[in-house]
Amino acid sequence: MSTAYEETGRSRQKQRTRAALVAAARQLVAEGGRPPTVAEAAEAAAVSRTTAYRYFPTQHALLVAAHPEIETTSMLPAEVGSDPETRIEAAVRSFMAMVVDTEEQQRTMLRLSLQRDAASRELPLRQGRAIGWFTEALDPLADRLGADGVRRLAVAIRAVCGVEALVWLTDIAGLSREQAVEQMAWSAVALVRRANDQPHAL
Amino acid sequence: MSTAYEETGRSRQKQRTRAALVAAARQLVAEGGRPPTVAEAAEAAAVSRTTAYRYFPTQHALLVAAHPEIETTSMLPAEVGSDPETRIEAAVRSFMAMVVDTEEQQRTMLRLSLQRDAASRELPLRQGRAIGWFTEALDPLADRLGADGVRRLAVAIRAVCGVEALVWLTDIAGLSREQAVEQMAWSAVALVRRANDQPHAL
DNA sequence: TTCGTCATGGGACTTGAGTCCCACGAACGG
DNA sequence: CCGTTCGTGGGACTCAAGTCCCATGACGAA
Repeated sequence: MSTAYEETGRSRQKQRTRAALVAAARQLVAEGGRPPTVAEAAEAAAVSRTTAYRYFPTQHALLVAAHPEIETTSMLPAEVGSDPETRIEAAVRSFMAMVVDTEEQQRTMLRLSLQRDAASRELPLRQGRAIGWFTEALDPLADRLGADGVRRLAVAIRAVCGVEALVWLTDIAGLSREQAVEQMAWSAVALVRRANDQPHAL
Repeated sequence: MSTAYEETGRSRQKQRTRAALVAAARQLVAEGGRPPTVAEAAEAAAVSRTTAYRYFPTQHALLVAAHPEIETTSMLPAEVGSDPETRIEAAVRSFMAMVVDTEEQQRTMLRLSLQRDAASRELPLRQGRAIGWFTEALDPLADRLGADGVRRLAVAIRAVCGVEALVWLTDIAGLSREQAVEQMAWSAVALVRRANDQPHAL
Protein backbone atom coordinates (compact mmCIF):
# COMPACT_ATOMS: atom_id res chain seq x y z
CA MET A 1 0.00 0.00 0.00
CA SER A 2 3.05 2.27 0.03
CA THR A 3 1.90 3.81 -3.18
CA ALA A 4 3.57 5.90 -5.76
CA TYR A 5 6.04 8.08 -4.01
CA GLU A 6 6.76 9.41 -7.44
CA GLU A 7 3.38 11.03 -7.45
CA THR A 8 3.81 14.57 -6.27
CA GLY A 9 1.73 17.66 -6.24
CA ARG A 10 -1.05 18.75 -4.03
CA SER A 11 -3.86 16.97 -5.81
CA ARG A 12 -2.01 13.71 -5.54
CA GLN A 13 -1.40 14.44 -1.91
CA LYS A 14 -5.11 14.81 -1.34
CA GLN A 15 -5.81 11.59 -3.14
CA ARG A 16 -3.29 9.80 -1.03
CA THR A 17 -4.58 11.21 2.23
CA ARG A 18 -8.10 10.28 1.37
CA ALA A 19 -7.09 6.84 0.26
CA ALA A 20 -5.09 6.30 3.43
CA LEU A 21 -8.10 7.18 5.54
CA VAL A 22 -10.40 4.92 3.61
CA ALA A 23 -7.92 2.07 3.71
CA ALA A 24 -7.38 2.47 7.43
CA ALA A 25 -11.08 2.61 8.16
CA ARG A 26 -11.69 -0.39 5.96
CA GLN A 27 -9.03 -2.38 7.75
CA LEU A 28 -10.33 -1.45 11.17
CA VAL A 29 -13.82 -2.44 10.13
CA ALA A 30 -12.50 -5.77 8.93
CA GLU A 31 -10.48 -6.39 12.07
CA GLY A 32 -12.80 -5.59 14.90
CA GLY A 33 -16.48 -6.06 14.45
CA ARG A 34 -17.04 -2.64 15.91
CA PRO A 35 -16.66 0.26 13.50
CA PRO A 36 -13.81 2.64 14.27
CA THR A 37 -14.18 6.15 15.56
CA VAL A 38 -12.94 8.91 13.32
CA ALA A 39 -10.03 9.42 15.67
CA GLU A 40 -9.07 5.77 15.46
CA ALA A 41 -9.18 5.74 11.69
CA ALA A 42 -7.18 8.95 11.57
CA GLU A 43 -4.50 7.57 13.80
CA ALA A 44 -4.33 4.31 11.88
CA ALA A 45 -3.92 6.35 8.73
CA ALA A 46 -1.20 8.47 10.35
CA VAL A 47 -3.28 11.54 9.71
CA SER A 48 -4.51 14.10 12.17
CA ARG A 49 -8.03 13.97 13.42
CA THR A 50 -8.65 17.44 12.05
CA THR A 51 -7.61 16.39 8.59
CA ALA A 52 -9.75 13.32 8.74
CA TYR A 53 -12.75 15.50 9.44
CA ARG A 54 -11.79 17.67 6.48
CA TYR A 55 -12.23 14.73 4.18
CA PHE A 56 -15.17 13.12 5.89
CA PRO A 57 -17.37 15.54 7.76
CA THR A 58 -19.02 12.76 9.72
CA GLN A 59 -18.19 9.28 10.86
CA HIS A 60 -21.00 8.11 8.68
CA ALA A 61 -19.38 9.56 5.57
CA LEU A 62 -16.13 7.84 6.39
CA LEU A 63 -17.77 4.50 6.97
CA VAL A 64 -19.74 4.78 3.78
CA ALA A 65 -16.54 5.42 1.87
CA ALA A 66 -14.85 2.59 3.70
CA HIS A 67 -17.66 0.15 3.16
CA PRO A 68 -16.09 -2.82 1.44
CA GLU A 69 -17.99 -3.00 -1.77
CA ILE A 70 -19.15 -6.44 -2.48
CA GLU A 71 -17.76 -7.15 -5.88
CA THR A 72 -20.33 -9.74 -6.72
CA THR A 73 -22.05 -8.98 -9.95
CA SER A 74 -24.77 -11.49 -9.39
CA MET A 75 -26.15 -13.28 -6.39
CA LEU A 76 -27.68 -16.06 -8.39
CA PRO A 77 -26.18 -19.51 -8.66
CA ALA A 78 -25.43 -20.43 -12.26
CA GLU A 79 -27.94 -23.24 -12.48
CA VAL A 80 -30.87 -21.44 -10.97
CA GLY A 81 -33.23 -21.63 -13.91
CA SER A 82 -36.00 -19.28 -14.86
CA ASP A 83 -38.63 -19.67 -12.18
CA PRO A 84 -38.97 -16.23 -10.61
CA GLU A 85 -39.83 -17.59 -7.20
CA THR A 86 -36.85 -19.89 -7.09
CA ARG A 87 -34.62 -17.13 -8.35
CA ILE A 88 -35.77 -14.52 -5.84
CA GLU A 89 -35.49 -16.97 -3.01
CA ALA A 90 -31.89 -17.70 -3.96
CA ALA A 91 -31.13 -14.02 -4.31
CA VAL A 92 -32.67 -13.22 -0.96
CA ARG A 93 -30.73 -15.94 0.76
CA SER A 94 -27.44 -14.85 -0.76
CA PHE A 95 -28.11 -11.23 0.04
CA MET A 96 -29.12 -11.93 3.60
CA ALA A 97 -26.13 -14.19 4.12
CA MET A 98 -23.99 -11.20 3.28
CA VAL A 99 -26.00 -8.94 5.56
CA VAL A 100 -25.74 -11.36 8.46
CA ASP A 101 -22.02 -11.72 7.84
CA THR A 102 -21.49 -8.00 8.23
CA GLU A 103 -24.26 -7.42 10.69
CA GLU A 104 -22.33 -5.18 13.05
CA GLN A 105 -21.40 -2.78 10.32
CA GLN A 106 -24.85 -2.87 8.86
CA ARG A 107 -26.33 -1.97 12.20
CA THR A 108 -23.88 0.84 12.68
CA MET A 109 -24.60 2.26 9.27
CA LEU A 110 -28.29 2.13 9.98
CA ARG A 111 -27.82 3.82 13.30
CA LEU A 112 -25.64 6.54 11.86
CA SER A 113 -28.07 7.16 9.05
CA LEU A 114 -30.68 7.77 11.73
CA GLN A 115 -28.35 10.01 13.65
CA ARG A 116 -28.79 13.45 12.22
CA ASP A 117 -31.76 15.72 12.04
CA ALA A 118 -34.26 15.79 9.25
CA ALA A 119 -32.21 18.28 7.25
CA SER A 120 -29.25 16.02 6.68
CA ARG A 121 -31.61 13.23 5.83
CA GLU A 122 -32.15 14.99 2.53
CA LEU A 123 -28.63 14.17 1.48
CA PRO A 124 -28.28 11.46 -1.10
CA LEU A 125 -27.79 8.25 0.76
CA ARG A 126 -25.84 5.44 -0.67
CA GLN A 127 -27.99 2.74 -2.10
CA GLY A 128 -26.83 -0.79 -1.89
CA ARG A 129 -26.90 -3.21 -4.72
CA ALA A 130 -29.82 -5.23 -3.51
CA ILE A 131 -32.22 -3.61 -5.93
CA GLY A 132 -29.99 -4.55 -8.83
CA TRP A 133 -29.66 -8.12 -7.66
CA PHE A 134 -33.35 -8.53 -7.06
CA THR A 135 -34.13 -6.97 -10.40
CA GLU A 136 -31.87 -9.49 -12.03
CA ALA A 137 -33.56 -12.32 -10.19
CA LEU A 138 -36.90 -11.03 -11.38
CA ASP A 139 -35.79 -10.82 -14.97
CA PRO A 140 -38.14 -13.60 -16.12
CA LEU A 141 -41.02 -11.36 -15.07
CA ALA A 142 -39.89 -8.39 -17.12
CA ASP A 143 -42.28 -9.15 -19.97
CA ARG A 144 -45.21 -9.63 -17.71
CA LEU A 145 -44.64 -6.74 -15.29
CA GLY A 146 -42.66 -4.29 -17.35
CA ALA A 147 -39.40 -2.74 -16.27
CA ASP A 148 -41.12 -0.41 -13.87
CA GLY A 149 -43.20 -3.17 -12.36
CA VAL A 150 -40.09 -5.23 -11.79
CA ARG A 151 -38.33 -2.33 -10.16
CA ARG A 152 -41.19 -1.64 -7.81
CA LEU A 153 -41.39 -5.27 -6.90
CA ALA A 154 -37.67 -5.30 -6.21
CA VAL A 155 -38.11 -2.28 -3.93
CA ALA A 156 -40.92 -4.04 -2.12
CA ILE A 157 -38.77 -7.09 -1.63
CA ARG A 158 -35.85 -5.07 -0.42
CA ALA A 159 -38.12 -3.44 2.14
CA VAL A 160 -38.78 -6.92 3.50
CA CYS A 161 -35.22 -8.19 3.32
CA GLY A 162 -32.50 -6.11 4.90
CA VAL A 163 -30.86 -5.07 8.11
CA GLU A 164 -33.89 -3.11 9.20
CA ALA A 165 -36.15 -6.13 9.07
CA LEU A 166 -33.42 -8.33 10.50
CA VAL A 167 -33.08 -6.05 13.49
CA TRP A 168 -36.75 -6.17 14.19
CA LEU A 169 -37.16 -9.90 13.68
CA THR A 170 -34.22 -10.77 15.90
CA ASP A 171 -34.18 -8.06 18.56
CA ILE A 172 -37.89 -7.60 19.04
CA ALA A 173 -39.64 -10.65 17.70
CA GLY A 174 -36.92 -12.87 19.10
CA LEU A 175 -36.26 -14.94 16.02
CA SER A 176 -32.90 -16.49 15.39
CA ARG A 177 -30.97 -15.22 12.42
CA GLU A 178 -31.82 -18.37 10.51
CA GLN A 179 -35.50 -18.07 11.27
CA ALA A 180 -35.45 -14.45 10.24
CA VAL A 181 -33.92 -15.30 6.90
CA GLU A 182 -36.47 -18.07 6.38
CA GLN A 183 -39.17 -15.59 7.14
CA MET A 184 -37.81 -13.11 4.64
CA ALA A 185 -37.47 -15.67 1.92
CA TRP A 186 -41.03 -16.75 2.48
CA SER A 187 -42.24 -13.16 2.40
CA ALA A 188 -40.29 -12.34 -0.73
CA VAL A 189 -41.87 -15.26 -2.53
CA ALA A 190 -45.27 -14.10 -1.36
CA LEU A 191 -44.66 -10.71 -2.92
CA VAL A 192 -43.48 -12.19 -6.19
CA ARG A 193 -46.52 -14.41 -6.28
CA ARG A 194 -48.92 -11.58 -5.77
CA ALA A 195 -47.19 -9.39 -8.33
CA ASN A 196 -47.33 -12.26 -10.75
CA ASP A 197 -51.00 -12.94 -10.08
CA GLN A 198 -52.07 -9.32 -10.34
CA PRO A 199 -49.58 -7.53 -12.54
CA HIS A 200 -51.43 -4.24 -12.31
CA ALA A 201 -52.01 -4.08 -8.62
CA LEU A 202 -48.70 -2.77 -7.40
CA MET B 1 -49.87 -6.71 43.36
CA SER B 2 -49.22 -3.44 45.14
CA THR B 3 -49.91 -4.69 48.62
CA ALA B 4 -46.41 -5.38 49.76
CA TYR B 5 -44.95 -1.92 50.05
CA GLU B 6 -45.82 0.94 52.32
CA GLU B 7 -47.75 3.86 51.08
CA THR B 8 -45.80 6.48 52.96
CA GLY B 9 -42.37 7.96 53.28
CA ARG B 10 -39.51 7.06 51.05
CA SER B 11 -41.25 4.68 48.72
CA ARG B 12 -43.78 7.35 47.88
CA GLN B 13 -41.01 9.77 47.28
CA LYS B 14 -39.50 7.40 44.76
CA GLN B 15 -42.78 6.94 43.04
CA ARG B 16 -43.22 10.67 42.75
CA THR B 17 -39.75 11.28 41.44
CA ARG B 18 -40.12 8.62 38.83
CA ALA B 19 -43.53 9.84 37.83
CA ALA B 20 -42.26 13.40 37.55
CA LEU B 21 -39.48 12.30 35.24
CA VAL B 22 -41.78 10.29 33.05
CA ALA B 23 -44.31 13.07 32.91
CA ALA B 24 -41.69 15.63 32.03
CA ALA B 25 -40.19 13.45 29.33
CA ARG B 26 -43.61 12.70 27.96
CA GLN B 27 -44.47 16.35 27.77
CA LEU B 28 -41.21 17.27 26.11
CA VAL B 29 -41.71 14.52 23.56
CA ALA B 30 -45.17 15.85 22.84
CA GLU B 31 -44.00 19.45 22.57
CA GLY B 32 -40.95 19.36 20.40
CA GLY B 33 -40.62 16.71 17.75
CA ARG B 34 -37.14 16.02 18.96
CA PRO B 35 -36.88 13.76 21.98
CA PRO B 36 -35.42 15.37 25.07
CA THR B 37 -32.00 14.70 26.51
CA VAL B 38 -31.88 13.19 29.94
CA ALA B 39 -30.67 16.52 31.28
CA GLU B 40 -33.62 18.33 29.74
CA ALA B 41 -36.12 15.90 31.15
CA ALA B 42 -34.45 16.10 34.54
CA GLU B 43 -34.61 19.86 34.59
CA ALA B 44 -38.20 19.89 33.45
CA ALA B 45 -39.00 17.50 36.26
CA ALA B 46 -37.11 19.66 38.76
CA VAL B 47 -34.87 16.74 39.53
CA SER B 48 -31.12 16.53 39.32
CA ARG B 49 -29.51 14.90 36.33
CA THR B 50 -27.82 12.42 38.64
CA THR B 51 -31.13 11.32 40.07
CA ALA B 52 -32.64 11.01 36.64
CA TYR B 53 -29.87 8.60 35.71
CA ARG B 54 -30.56 6.65 38.87
CA TYR B 55 -34.06 5.92 37.69
CA PHE B 56 -33.32 5.52 34.01
CA PRO B 57 -29.82 4.30 33.30
CA THR B 58 -30.05 5.35 29.66
CA GLN B 59 -31.93 7.88 27.62
CA HIS B 60 -33.52 4.96 25.87
CA ALA B 61 -34.97 3.64 29.10
CA LEU B 62 -36.44 7.01 29.90
CA LEU B 63 -38.00 7.40 26.48
CA VAL B 64 -39.43 3.92 26.61
CA ALA B 65 -41.05 4.72 29.92
CA ALA B 66 -42.25 8.04 28.57
CA HIS B 67 -43.60 6.61 25.38
CA PRO B 68 -47.21 7.64 25.30
CA GLU B 69 -49.01 4.37 25.11
CA ILE B 70 -51.61 4.36 22.46
CA GLU B 71 -54.74 3.44 24.29
CA THR B 72 -56.45 2.03 21.29
CA THR B 73 -57.62 -1.48 21.89
CA SER B 74 -58.30 -2.16 18.26
CA MET B 75 -57.20 -0.61 15.03
CA LEU B 76 -60.08 -1.98 13.08
CA PRO B 77 -63.08 0.08 12.05
CA ALA B 78 -66.30 -1.36 13.39
CA GLU B 79 -67.79 -2.25 10.03
CA VAL B 80 -64.78 -3.98 8.57
CA GLY B 81 -66.28 -7.39 8.04
CA SER B 82 -64.57 -10.74 8.05
CA ASP B 83 -62.37 -10.75 4.98
CA PRO B 84 -58.83 -11.19 6.27
CA GLU B 85 -57.28 -9.18 3.49
CA THR B 86 -59.58 -6.24 4.00
CA ARG B 87 -59.05 -6.44 7.72
CA ILE B 88 -55.28 -6.58 7.60
CA GLU B 89 -55.17 -3.74 5.11
CA ALA B 90 -57.23 -1.58 7.43
CA ALA B 91 -55.08 -2.53 10.39
CA VAL B 92 -51.89 -1.79 8.52
CA ARG B 93 -53.14 1.60 7.42
CA SER B 94 -54.22 2.55 10.92
CA PHE B 95 -51.00 1.34 12.42
CA MET B 96 -48.85 3.12 9.89
CA ALA B 97 -50.84 6.32 10.27
CA MET B 98 -49.87 6.24 13.91
CA VAL B 99 -46.25 5.50 13.07
CA VAL B 100 -46.08 8.32 10.56
CA ASP B 101 -47.68 10.67 13.07
CA THR B 102 -44.96 9.99 15.60
CA GLU B 103 -42.20 9.41 13.12
CA GLU B 104 -39.55 11.47 14.90
CA GLN B 105 -39.95 9.56 18.11
CA GLN B 106 -40.11 6.27 16.31
CA ARG B 107 -36.86 7.04 14.55
CA THR B 108 -35.21 8.05 17.77
CA MET B 109 -36.33 4.91 19.52
CA LEU B 110 -35.01 2.85 16.67
CA ARG B 111 -31.70 4.67 16.73
CA LEU B 112 -31.34 4.32 20.48
CA SER B 113 -32.19 0.65 20.34
CA LEU B 114 -29.30 0.29 17.90
CA GLN B 115 -27.03 2.32 20.13
CA ARG B 116 -25.62 -0.13 22.55
CA ASP B 117 -23.35 -3.04 22.09
CA ALA B 118 -24.42 -6.57 21.53
CA ALA B 119 -24.54 -7.31 25.25
CA SER B 120 -27.30 -4.89 26.08
CA ARG B 121 -29.17 -6.08 23.07
CA GLU B 122 -30.00 -9.17 25.08
CA LEU B 123 -32.17 -7.15 27.39
CA PRO B 124 -35.88 -7.55 26.94
CA LEU B 125 -37.00 -4.85 24.58
CA ARG B 126 -40.40 -3.41 24.73
CA GLN B 127 -42.71 -4.81 22.16
CA GLY B 128 -45.30 -2.61 20.62
CA ARG B 129 -48.87 -3.58 20.16
CA ALA B 130 -48.73 -4.16 16.46
CA ILE B 131 -48.61 -7.91 16.83
CA GLY B 132 -51.77 -7.83 18.89
CA TRP B 133 -53.57 -5.65 16.42
CA PHE B 134 -52.52 -7.70 13.45
CA THR B 135 -53.46 -10.88 15.22
CA GLU B 136 -56.90 -9.46 15.81
CA ALA B 137 -57.21 -8.51 12.18
CA LEU B 138 -56.26 -12.03 11.23
CA ASP B 139 -58.78 -13.58 13.54
CA PRO B 140 -60.89 -14.99 10.69
CA LEU B 141 -57.90 -17.10 9.72
CA ALA B 142 -57.48 -18.63 13.15
CA ASP B 143 -59.30 -21.81 12.22
CA ARG B 144 -57.37 -22.28 9.06
CA LEU B 145 -53.88 -21.37 10.30
CA GLY B 146 -54.06 -22.13 13.97
CA ALA B 147 -53.08 -19.72 16.70
CA ASP B 148 -49.42 -20.20 16.04
CA GLY B 149 -49.81 -19.75 12.32
CA VAL B 150 -51.66 -16.51 12.89
CA ARG B 151 -49.00 -15.25 15.21
CA ARG B 152 -46.22 -16.03 12.82
CA LEU B 153 -48.09 -14.33 10.05
CA ALA B 154 -48.59 -11.30 12.25
CA VAL B 155 -44.87 -11.22 12.93
CA ALA B 156 -44.15 -11.43 9.23
CA ILE B 157 -46.52 -8.58 8.55
CA ARG B 158 -45.03 -6.47 11.28
CA ALA B 159 -41.62 -7.02 9.77
CA VAL B 160 -42.96 -5.43 6.59
CA CYS B 161 -44.88 -2.63 8.26
CA GLY B 162 -43.07 -0.46 10.74
CA VAL B 163 -40.63 2.36 11.22
CA GLU B 164 -37.74 0.26 9.98
CA ALA B 165 -39.36 -0.36 6.63
CA LEU B 166 -40.64 3.21 6.51
CA VAL B 167 -37.14 4.52 6.97
CA TRP B 168 -35.82 2.43 4.17
CA LEU B 169 -38.65 3.12 1.76
CA THR B 170 -38.52 6.88 2.28
CA ASP B 171 -34.87 7.63 2.94
CA ILE B 172 -33.28 5.17 0.57
CA ALA B 173 -35.84 4.16 -2.00
CA GLY B 174 -37.13 7.71 -2.12
CA LEU B 175 -40.81 6.96 -1.75
CA SER B 176 -43.18 9.43 -0.21
CA ARG B 177 -44.78 8.50 3.06
CA GLU B 178 -48.04 7.78 1.26
CA GLN B 179 -46.38 5.60 -1.31
CA ALA B 180 -44.55 3.74 1.41
CA VAL B 181 -47.77 3.00 3.24
CA GLU B 182 -49.41 1.85 0.01
CA GLN B 183 -46.48 -0.43 -0.55
CA MET B 184 -46.76 -1.89 2.91
CA ALA B 185 -50.47 -2.48 2.63
CA TRP B 186 -49.93 -4.25 -0.67
CA SER B 187 -47.17 -6.38 0.80
CA ALA B 188 -49.19 -7.26 3.86
CA VAL B 189 -52.01 -8.49 1.72
CA ALA B 190 -49.57 -10.53 -0.31
CA LEU B 191 -48.39 -12.24 2.85
CA VAL B 192 -51.92 -12.97 4.02
CA ARG B 193 -52.75 -14.37 0.65
CA ARG B 194 -49.82 -16.71 0.60
CA ALA B 195 -50.45 -17.85 4.14
CA ASN B 196 -54.02 -18.48 3.23
CA ASP B 197 -53.12 -20.39 0.07
CA GLN B 198 -50.50 -22.54 1.74
CA PRO B 199 -51.38 -22.77 5.41
CA HIS B 200 -48.53 -25.16 6.14
CA ALA B 201 -45.74 -23.28 4.41
CA LEU B 202 -44.88 -20.65 6.97
C1' DT C 1 14.38 33.17 -5.48
C1' DT C 2 10.41 34.88 -3.59
C1' DC C 3 5.82 34.80 -2.19
C1' DG C 4 1.23 33.32 -1.84
C1' DT C 5 -1.60 29.15 -1.77
C1' DC C 6 -3.13 25.25 0.50
C1' DA C 7 -2.91 20.63 2.83
C1' DT C 8 -1.92 19.58 7.22
C1' DG C 9 -1.29 19.53 12.32
C1' DG C 10 -2.37 20.90 16.94
C1' DG C 11 -5.11 22.21 20.38
C1' DA C 12 -9.05 24.37 22.53
C1' DC C 13 -13.89 24.28 22.81
C1' DT C 14 -18.86 22.46 22.66
C1' DT C 15 -22.39 19.11 23.49
C1' DG C 16 -24.67 14.86 24.90
C1' DA C 17 -24.22 10.39 27.09
C1' DG C 18 -22.95 8.25 31.03
C1' DT C 19 -20.19 7.29 35.54
C1' DC C 20 -18.44 8.17 40.13
C1' DC C 21 -17.93 10.10 44.58
C1' DC C 22 -19.14 12.62 48.43
C1' DA C 23 -22.02 15.36 51.25
C1' DC C 24 -26.67 16.71 53.05
C1' DG C 25 -30.84 15.89 55.22
C1' DA C 26 -35.25 13.81 55.86
C1' DA C 27 -37.30 9.44 57.07
C1' DC C 28 -37.06 5.45 59.73
C1' DG C 29 -36.04 1.96 63.47
C1' DG C 30 -34.84 1.06 67.99
C1' DC D 1 -34.11 10.81 71.15
C1' DC D 2 -30.25 9.17 68.53
C1' DG D 3 -28.05 6.78 64.92
C1' DT D 4 -28.59 4.62 60.47
C1' DT D 5 -30.57 4.28 56.03
C1' DC D 6 -31.36 6.12 51.75
C1' DG D 7 -33.11 9.41 48.23
C1' DT D 8 -31.12 13.26 46.50
C1' DG D 9 -28.00 17.05 44.76
C1' DG D 10 -23.69 18.74 43.08
C1' DG D 11 -19.76 18.53 40.71
C1' DA D 12 -15.93 16.39 38.49
C1' DC D 13 -14.66 13.15 35.06
C1' DT D 14 -14.56 10.14 30.65
C1' DC D 15 -15.54 9.54 25.86
C1' DA D 16 -16.93 10.33 21.14
C1' DA D 17 -18.66 13.51 17.78
C1' DG D 18 -17.93 17.72 15.79
C1' DT D 19 -16.28 22.66 15.18
C1' DC D 20 -12.96 26.44 14.98
C1' DC D 21 -8.79 28.92 14.78
C1' DC D 22 -4.11 29.47 14.10
C1' DA D 23 0.51 27.94 12.95
C1' DT D 24 3.60 25.59 9.69
C1' DG D 25 5.68 24.15 5.84
C1' DA D 26 5.87 22.31 1.26
C1' DC D 27 4.23 23.23 -3.40
C1' DG D 28 4.27 25.91 -7.36
C1' DA D 29 3.86 30.04 -10.05
C1' DA D 30 5.96 34.58 -11.25
